[in-house]
Amino acid sequence: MNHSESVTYSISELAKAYNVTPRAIRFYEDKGLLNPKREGSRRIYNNKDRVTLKLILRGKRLGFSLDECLELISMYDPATDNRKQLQHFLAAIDRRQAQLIHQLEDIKAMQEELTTAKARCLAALAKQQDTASPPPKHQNN
Amino acid sequence: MNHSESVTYSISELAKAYNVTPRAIRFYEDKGLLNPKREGSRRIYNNKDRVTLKLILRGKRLGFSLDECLELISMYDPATDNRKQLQHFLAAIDRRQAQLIHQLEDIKAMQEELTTAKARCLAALAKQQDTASPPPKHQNN
DNA sequence: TTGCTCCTCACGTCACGTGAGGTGGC
DNA sequence: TTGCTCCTCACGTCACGTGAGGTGGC
Repeated sequence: MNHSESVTYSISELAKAYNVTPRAIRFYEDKGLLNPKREGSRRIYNNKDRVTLKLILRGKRLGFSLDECLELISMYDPATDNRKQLQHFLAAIDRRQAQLIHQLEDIKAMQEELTTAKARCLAALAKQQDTASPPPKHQNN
Repeated sequence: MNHSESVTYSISELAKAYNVTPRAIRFYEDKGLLNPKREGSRRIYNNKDRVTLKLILRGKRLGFSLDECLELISMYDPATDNRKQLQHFLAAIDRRQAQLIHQLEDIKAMQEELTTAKARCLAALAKQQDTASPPPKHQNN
């Protein structure tokens, strides 16, 4: 019943698939987050390794450190169940959600300021138009 | 007409107000983002410095490097107008917005997985209940 | 032999954290 | 004198980037 048991990946295949560098993947291994098999010196990644990398990257996007990602990944291991880790994780999620709210507010504020900054910029450019180097004939935006 | 000209802040006042460390503020100065006046060796920040710090922190939350924050801040200077910087800035905003969308998807995915992970965890705890140390009498959640 | 992918050091970078030791005014 | 806030080095940390030099199979 082990259908996709034999699916393997090289480090560069994985790197391309998830848009990270091989160096980053090796770094995660150094920190104990990944443990691929070897074929000589070459690293061979299976499907479980791939999912682990996915979780690492998701954790990073969520603002976790690699150490925190390690805890997070162990939570996906059915053998593990740890109340402390769960509490820690829940708290981290809450913090991150608060951060996201703040970031969204920042984006909004910047977009408004961007609009006026752009207008000022275009106005200034219009005044300089005559003395400057040849302007583009049609400028859409 | 210079109403709030004389409003000044110490480094720790500014640090507390924006929830950063004095060390971070000194670091921004090192990198040329801030230039407070001095009173002997003490740094004296005025209202413009405060706004600059605010912009630095906003830029950081938006995922810009300190070098990029420097460009960004110069855009708020009425003396500056630079088409290249504006283009750069608009592109950066676009990239960041795409990142935010990804982050929000991550948050959603994690929340769902969290729910099931929590259920598994609670189930496992229930099985261990008898052999473990005394459990809390009422556990809401 | 050339070209490709992979490997292991090992130093560099970015944004600070963290003492270590010293100064200045209530 | 003690206590507080401030200061300047300067080394440490985290998550990699970036060559430098070498191996292995089509």
